[in-house]
This record gives sequence, structure tokens and C-alpha cells, in this order.
Amino acid sequence: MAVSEGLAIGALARRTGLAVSAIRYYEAQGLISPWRNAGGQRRYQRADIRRLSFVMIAQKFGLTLPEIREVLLELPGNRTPTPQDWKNISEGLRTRLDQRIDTLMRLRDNLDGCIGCGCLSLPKCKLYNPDDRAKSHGSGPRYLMGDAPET
Amino acid sequence: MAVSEGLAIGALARRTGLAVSAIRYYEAQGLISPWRNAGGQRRYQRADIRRLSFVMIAQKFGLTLPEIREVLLELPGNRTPTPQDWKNISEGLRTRLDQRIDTLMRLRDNLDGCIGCGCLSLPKCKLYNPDDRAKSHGSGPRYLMGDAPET
DNA sequence: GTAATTTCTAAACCTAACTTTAAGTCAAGA
DNA sequence: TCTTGACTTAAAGTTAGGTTTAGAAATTAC
Repeated sequence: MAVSEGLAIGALARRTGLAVSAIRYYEAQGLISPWRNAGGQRRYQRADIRRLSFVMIAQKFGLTLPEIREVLLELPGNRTPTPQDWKNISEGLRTRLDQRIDTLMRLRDNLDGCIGCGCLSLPKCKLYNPDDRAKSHGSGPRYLMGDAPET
Repeated sequence: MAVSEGLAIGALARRTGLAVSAIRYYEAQGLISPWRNAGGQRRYQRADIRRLSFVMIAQKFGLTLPEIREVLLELPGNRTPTPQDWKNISEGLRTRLDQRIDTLMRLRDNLDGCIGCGCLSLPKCKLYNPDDRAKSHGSGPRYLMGDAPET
């Protein structure tokens, strides 16, 4: 098999550690775009290994798949991403991570205050409004603390 | 209405900011146990406001509802929890939070390393195994990095 | 005493991120 | 050529943490 024939989905799965079904799912979400061979099967470039690696890392950082899609769009159109490209978007991740750490540390400070007072009373306790833009992970509508049900 | 009649679910919802449906859901998950009045309606103690407050805080810390249930089991069975009781279990949260912050900071350090090299290559990059027990938020089965599909 | 609120239960629906299943097609080795 | 093994699609299932809906019963307000 010639190099130009690309990787089959199973091979890509083995190289990334992802499930085949996950890779297809990512395609449906617009994270990756393989071409098709004569028989209609998906074929991937080598660079896609890196692309999926990035997806996995970005997920660890708490990005949703739509968010990751946006980030990947910043990659220069059609050319194969260079190490410098990856470096650039990784720096965006670094910023997000810094913010998350910051939020958690504020939360910890507030908890320390509350451990001191033992109150946990809703109007008083700072824990209810530690200025948290952390998006309360997990799905389904939920209006905790700051996220008012107003609308 | 005498004090001993307790709070109706709507009143508890107003005092905690939670939706009525959420309070019922928490009951189904074993986080709170109201009694029923003659007509079969739920009645809550004042202490339950604090209990639900704790649930909301613990969620911010990333605990799942089953985990929160476990933590709440440490509360003294028959008597109304004192501020000291809350203080004790809050200290457990503090420990967990410390660990989360730790994990994220390790992740950041690894990212810094990777920004330097720009590699993102699976076997080499530390980002894939930063010893992360952070349970990858979000639902549905997902075996990233450490969480092997072995079983 | 009647109307307006609340509350009740059970079941269905929602999102995110996937997996599983079914039935059929493609590719590769002996 | 034939038979595995890998791949295809579409649809349904899964988990967490809830919400929504519907129809009935209880409570409150006037």
C-alpha cells in the first residue's frame, strides 16, 4: 500500500487510543474531515493523529467539542498544521487553564472562610457567589447561584 | 401554622434557590429525606436548607451526587447537625479541592513543556498521562488516557 | 363554599459525548 | 474464490443531572 493511501479508521484508532465510534462521532461534530477511498471508506492523513491528540488534550482542559471545533478553525485553512500552529493554540489553552485554576483557588479561599464560621447560610456565605464563570460542568439546565433563571 | 409543621417544598425551593423538581430529584438520589404530612405532601426541617446548601457547594467542587450522598452520611444520624458538624465535612471538601487544584497545576506544567516542544505526539507527550484522577467531567462512558476500557 | 395555588406521581424529554446494534459492503489473505 | 476481518450507515441506548408534562389531589385564599 502506497503512503498516499492514508490511514484507515481502525489504524487511526489504534494510534490515538480512541474508539472507532468516537472518531466517527468527531467527524459528525466537524472536528475532523477524512476523505473517502474508491470503496467509500474513510482515509486519514498522518496529521490527523495530531489533530485528535489535540482534541483529547483540549477535553482534559474542559473544552466542549463545539469549543474545540472553533479553536481548530483557527488553524490555517488547508495546510498541514505545523508545530508552530499547535504552539499557538496551546497557548490559548494555557490561558483557559490559568483561569480555571484561579477560580478554584478563589473557591478554596472562600471555603476556608466558611470552615471558620461554619455557617453555610445562603445569603451570608461567599461560596454562593465566588464570581464563578466556570460554567458549572455537567449537562441539562441548571441555575445555581449566579446563573439566574430570569429568562 | 405551627412551627412543627415544617416547610413545604415550594418554601424550601424559595429559600435555597433550587427548583422544586431538583429537590424532588435529590430526594430520589438519597440526598434528603422529608417526612409526609397527613395529605401526603413533603415537609422539611429548617436544617434541610443547610443540607441543600451543602449539596450545591459540593457540586461546585465537582462532586457527583452519589459522592455527596456518601459525604452526607457522615452527618450525625438523629440530631440536627451543628455548625461543627458542617465544619467537619467541609474540611473533607477542602482536601478534595486541594487535589483538584494540584492536578490542574500539574497539567499546566506539562502543557508548558509541550508548548516548548510543540510535539503533541501521543507516546511522547506527558499531557496524556499526567496522573490524572480528575474523573473527566461530563457524562456517558468515556475512556480517555488513564481510564482504560479494560473491563 | 368555591376558586386559585401547591403539591403529588409517573413518565417522557433534554444535553453532551459517546457506544451499541443491525444489516449490509469492502478489502485482504490462502 | 472464498472467507474472514474491517468498514459502512442509521437509529437507538447510556449516563448525569435535571426539567417538563399531565392529570389528580391537597391546601390556601377569599
